[in-house]
Amino acid sequence: MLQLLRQMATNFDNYFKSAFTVDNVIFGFDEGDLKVLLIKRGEEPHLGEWALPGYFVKTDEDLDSAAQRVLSELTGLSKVYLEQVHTFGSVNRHAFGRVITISYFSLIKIANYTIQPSSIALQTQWHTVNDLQLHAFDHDSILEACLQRLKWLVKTRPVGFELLPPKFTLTELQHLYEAILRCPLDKRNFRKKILSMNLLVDCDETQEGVAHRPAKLYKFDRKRYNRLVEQGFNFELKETPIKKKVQEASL
Amino acid sequence: MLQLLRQMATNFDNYFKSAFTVDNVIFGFDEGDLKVLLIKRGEEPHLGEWALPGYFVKTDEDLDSAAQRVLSELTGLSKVYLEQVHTFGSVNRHAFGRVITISYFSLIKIANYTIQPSSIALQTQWHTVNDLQLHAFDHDSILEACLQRLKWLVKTRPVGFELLPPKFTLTELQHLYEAILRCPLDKRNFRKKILSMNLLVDCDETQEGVAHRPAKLYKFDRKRYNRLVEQGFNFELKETPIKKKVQEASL
DNA sequence: AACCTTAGTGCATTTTTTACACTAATTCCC
DNA sequence: GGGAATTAGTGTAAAAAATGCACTAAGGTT
Repeated sequence: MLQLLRQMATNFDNYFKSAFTVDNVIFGFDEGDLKVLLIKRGEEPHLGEWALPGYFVKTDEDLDSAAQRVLSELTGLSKVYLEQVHTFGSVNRHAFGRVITISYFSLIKIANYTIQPSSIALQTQWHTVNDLQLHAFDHDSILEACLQRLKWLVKTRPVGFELLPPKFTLTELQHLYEAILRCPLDKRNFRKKILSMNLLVDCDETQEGVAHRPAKLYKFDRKRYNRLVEQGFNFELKETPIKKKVQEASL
Repeated sequence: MLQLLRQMATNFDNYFKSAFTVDNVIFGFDEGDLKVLLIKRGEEPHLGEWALPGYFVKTDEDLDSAAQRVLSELTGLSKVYLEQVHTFGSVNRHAFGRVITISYFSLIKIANYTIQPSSIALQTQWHTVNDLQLHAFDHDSILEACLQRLKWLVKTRPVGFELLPPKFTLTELQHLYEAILRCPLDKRNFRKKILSMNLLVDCDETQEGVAHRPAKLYKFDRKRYNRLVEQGFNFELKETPIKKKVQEASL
């Protein structure tokens, strides 16, 4: 009997030999491109390779806190959009032992960001998402999952604004959507749709320092959004790419 | 120098003292109600309480495999819809130490299910989701997250059929949607919408043994769905509850 | 034969989506 | 200072989709 109990305890003990990390996909938007913040790893495994910023979750730390910690260490930012996406746990994904990773993505305004010296990184840099390939761990799958999630999110929640400066033009907003959804949108229809939601406030200001007609600046009215949501409002922006005229094949 | 390296190794070792489990929210549909399969726990902690079926992930086992294993042990089923939802990892969620759990949900046809004697359960039983409260661990949050996910999924992917027998009536399908979305739907509009997608095939059979006009039986045509998806088809079923006429308040 | 129960169906109205091209405002350059 | 370059900003008609709504049909039961 005693032996049985001891055996049980031992059985459980065997499970307590794993670790977990968080990995962050930090999105930014600049010059019309969707970017992601990568580090050049300062530790084995994959020392010196470009990878997603991440680290072990401490034993007395919640998962969300760990993700927040990695984000703050790297960017100095704290109040940003941060959301768990998916957990990756193939048996052999990490050279040190059984390590699963919980992936998060966050949206930050690049302008607010200043490079922080970080213990985990030899170097930190924004990379254009387009055609980006990551070779460390399963970071390629993680990035892909986060991109898919962002694509979905941007269509169903007004989160695009997290990536733009507080005041922005409608064209900037459209370019942001085009970069994330990866398809061109019709200008008039896009404007009509987004303005009809009544979430944007005209700042009564215009762009400065541009070599063409300056655009009006708008800001996102979060309070109004929250009020509308209470009344059952549902943000929804469909992916309706401009249709290319297809030359009909003759029989 | 040697000391430093040793220290580093030790630091990492400290992280390798955690465990992780998978928890499954197994949905079924019967008699117009959405149900979830619960076990009466046969182990500490929470011995004897109703809880989500789950178990430790073995050291040589992928996460999805672990979820599949728990599901098969409990139901004997293997080819079912199974999807990861969210990972829960509050520091003190488990009495044995640091244990995070990766939650999955699956959709099964109750008719296919036969109770399997299971090592982890004193008892296994379907429970109506409505007003269900779970007290073990954070299973209440897990159930809630899975319900939300199911609600979303059912609107954007043709997964409802996973919960119904191969041949079903349109009314059964509508009841399924109403149970998941928790709102009544208009019969004519629902039928128009779902039939216009061309995903259902008329079996040329009718219900038997009902004390009223028998309904036609349909089945879901997965091949046709796959073909349509390749052509850019997007399953989408909105939540448009029947509007109740509101008596306008007089001034 | 009358009744009970659920199946099944159509149409008119409103709303939303789509497709599409020109004028307006500013800077830059000559 | 005038013209060129560049991007901002705007409307409408047609098509498609969503909405609201109530009666007839078919089979079983008594």
